[in-house]
Amino acid sequence: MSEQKTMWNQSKVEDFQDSLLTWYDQEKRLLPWREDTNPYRVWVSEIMLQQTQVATVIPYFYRFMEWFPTIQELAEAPEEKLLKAWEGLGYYSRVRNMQKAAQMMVEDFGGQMPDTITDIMSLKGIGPYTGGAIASIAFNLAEPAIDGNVMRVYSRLFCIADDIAQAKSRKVFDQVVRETMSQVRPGDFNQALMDLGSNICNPTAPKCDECPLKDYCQAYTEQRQTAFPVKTKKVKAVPVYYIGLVVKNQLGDYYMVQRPSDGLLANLWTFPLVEVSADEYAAMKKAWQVYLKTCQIEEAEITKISLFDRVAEETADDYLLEVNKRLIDNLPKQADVIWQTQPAGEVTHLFSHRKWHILVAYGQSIEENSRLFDLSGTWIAESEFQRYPFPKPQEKMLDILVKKGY
DNA sequence: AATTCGGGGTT
DNA sequence: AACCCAGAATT
Repeated sequence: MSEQKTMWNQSKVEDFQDSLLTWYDQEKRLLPWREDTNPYRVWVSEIMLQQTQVATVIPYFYRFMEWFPTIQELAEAPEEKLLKAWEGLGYYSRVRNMQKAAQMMVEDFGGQMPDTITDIMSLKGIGPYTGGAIASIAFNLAEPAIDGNVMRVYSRLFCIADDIAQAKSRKVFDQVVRETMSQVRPGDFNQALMDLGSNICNPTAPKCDECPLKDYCQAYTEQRQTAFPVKTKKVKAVPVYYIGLVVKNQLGDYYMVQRPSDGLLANLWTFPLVEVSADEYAAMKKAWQVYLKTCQIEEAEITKISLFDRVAEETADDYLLEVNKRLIDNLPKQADVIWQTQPAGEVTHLFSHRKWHILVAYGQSIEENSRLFDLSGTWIAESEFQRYPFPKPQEKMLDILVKKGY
């Protein structure tokens, strides 16, 4: 779109910086990673804060620093402990990349965070934003740290109409921020922009009357605050349908599998998930809803667990009403597992690009130890859950069982 | 340049 | 529901 020049003289730039920094000195949020500028703490906080709200990060930050007090200990940590530290935070490759970066620091940088922007940016998982944040906050280098907040603030300050969803727009903002940022207190300047973007210059209802930069803001002057930033919208999440296979054995252990080392929720643990078509899923859910409705009319006659083999052979009409035939047909056949004839519940979970729908099937295994459904899973006792990293959909499936009293 | 990576909060 | 968030790696 447009090449943006600030057209501010040196005096105006300095006044602008003073206004922002003075406001920051008075209003800055007290956050655990702001107690000092230790590069390790700054790094951990910045990785956690990628696409993640401050309030969410705080407890994770404390626990992470407790579990991995030094770069060396992070470099040597077992993966399951890493993932457990990240459980529920999302974007799990962040913590895997952090460990790789920690190992790079041990090997190439004396076990320390390097102190030049080039070396910092060479580390796994550290891109332009995070590199600039670490360089400026931990080492007082005059590097911009351009995230969604900063692009929103600057798009309003200078009425920059470039689409912030486009990668090429980043360099437009990079140039303007470099021209206007404090060379004396770059770390505080960058953090001030973040606090401003979070507390004042927010997306939908900016509090311009409280803003220390309103005298410098072109959008405010023109009363076009909500016209910025310009951002094209995202594509809708693609639906995916599963049956969740929840099997408990005589000891009360659950059968779980570890997800593949690549892709979504890599290496995390869940109940086995069997993908089904949208049509199959709709049929199973429909039969279930009809059943629930019927049960209410008949005052909640609970369907008992039935042997799979027996269910499959059953043909009597009054029995079929209780049996979700499509569900049973889609369940793996194994002689020592008996299944509930209706789903135990439904879980939905929205990711950035996928929407999972899971019908939860509940079964019991007669054998205490056996390999189920030709999957390389593991029987896990509830007392061992703290050792395994679970994603949110897994938590939701477990919640259903707990509420049902299974 | 577009897609793939989670999950929670706000409106 | 749609949108946002202290984004980076991969394709």
